[in-house]
Amino acid sequence: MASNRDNRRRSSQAVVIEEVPDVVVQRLPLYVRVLGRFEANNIEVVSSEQLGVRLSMTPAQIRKDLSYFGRFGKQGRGYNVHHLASALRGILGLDVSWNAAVLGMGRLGRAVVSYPGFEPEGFRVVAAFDIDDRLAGEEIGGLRVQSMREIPTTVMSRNVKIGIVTVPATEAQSVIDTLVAAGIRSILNYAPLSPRVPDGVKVRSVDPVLALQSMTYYLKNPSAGV
Amino acid sequence: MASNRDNRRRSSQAVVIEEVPDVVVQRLPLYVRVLGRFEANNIEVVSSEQLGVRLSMTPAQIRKDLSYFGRFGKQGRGYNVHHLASALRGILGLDVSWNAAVLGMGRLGRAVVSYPGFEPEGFRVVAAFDIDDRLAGEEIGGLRVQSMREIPTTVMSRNVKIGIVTVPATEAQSVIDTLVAAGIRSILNYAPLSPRVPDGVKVRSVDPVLALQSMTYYLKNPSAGV
DNA sequence: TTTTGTTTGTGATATAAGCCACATACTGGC
DNA sequence: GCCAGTATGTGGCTTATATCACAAACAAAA
Repeated sequence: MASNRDNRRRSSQAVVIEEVPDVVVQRLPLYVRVLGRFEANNIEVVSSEQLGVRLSMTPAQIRKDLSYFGRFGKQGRGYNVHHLASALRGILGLDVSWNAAVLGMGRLGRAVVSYPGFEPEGFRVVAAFDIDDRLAGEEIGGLRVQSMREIPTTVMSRNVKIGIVTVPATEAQSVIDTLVAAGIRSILNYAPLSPRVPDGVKVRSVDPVLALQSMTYYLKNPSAGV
Repeated sequence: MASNRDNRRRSSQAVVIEEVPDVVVQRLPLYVRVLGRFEANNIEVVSSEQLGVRLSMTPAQIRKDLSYFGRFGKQGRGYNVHHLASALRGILGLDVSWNAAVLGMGRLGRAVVSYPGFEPEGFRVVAAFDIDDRLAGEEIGGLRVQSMREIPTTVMSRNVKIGIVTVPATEAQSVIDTLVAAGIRSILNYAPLSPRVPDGVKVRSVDPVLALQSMTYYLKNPSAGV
């Protein structure tokens, strides 16, 4: 908490950003996605209004979000779809490919390995691990399953930057600790728990059960929530 | 926006809550989950401090959240694990079973139908639909696949309260419109888009790609984000 | 050119969420 | 029964997020 507090838009060399809230960062991929749709439809220009309609959010919020990173629009006209999309892809690092490892080769891990939605977005699963050493050596989805002991070396040798955790909840924390120790700073967590990680490590959890469990509140209590 | 603004803790008959923020509702299942762990370990009492450690959040936030719904703790002692867990399950409607329909019987839909994580939490998949009428009649995971045209009647007859959308993004909005028209007010969306729904309908999206795409920002820009 | 109609980018403001800190209440030991 | 220790519940404050609203900038038509 006593680190680089004094960030300001200063040098024009390196792009030093003035403290972008994580909520904003989380919305950027949404913008990239709808812009992609507009691109596919050969639409050249969009307004924040139009984007807002597609995303069910206010135009002001979209403009504010974008303003953290620069000035991409033209007054009276809007945003050039392709230009804005490329800019955001660059900012997010989506103009390059990222290597990921899947941890846990059960039902869920296998599904993730063979899920066709990651590759086209630039996420490549390049390693598969399981706790059960009897699985080691087996081939799943074109990958040789490895022992968890090999995590540190494989993370290095295959340039793994992202860990996708699909082990049972009981194992998840220790697997995550191992990943963090191996230098991983981005974790996509499918296990039903809230892992503890040190500062500087990002975890995003995918948890359909939690999503359902919070919606039943409104089913039970229809007066609440608009 | 001009509806029941005037909610107050008033009658002691029906439990009318004083406007609980959705963020709070979304955290309740987390509490239920860790309480379940404590229950399983035969721990009888926990403090907000202990819960906070497990969930990486401040004790104050947990206490504030709970205070929206009542007073569950004892000063100087903490919360009775079982009592609090039951109370929260009741509030969330997790003490009863909920019927869901899966829409879209592709790769993802099949995975969802046979996913073993819903049933133990009280979510039962009781219907399966697909756009492709050639699939209709086939049996997948013990369910007869139905045509989307049958949605309204089946939603009624099987008491379906939740729609789980696993169709491609291009079809998702129209499927969701159909669900809403059939009276569904809770939707778990796996399609990569932000669906438009009327007030009173809750959508929660499961979107691992978005999660990854926002994390690469921090990989590319390690100075940012703590 | 000038005018009219748009739409951005952003200070200022409003709303929401999170946290602090303490009075209050309960437990257990003596 | 009293005292020491502990943890809740919550009013008030701080911080974060969202929205407003308007000057500045551009396009297109006249």
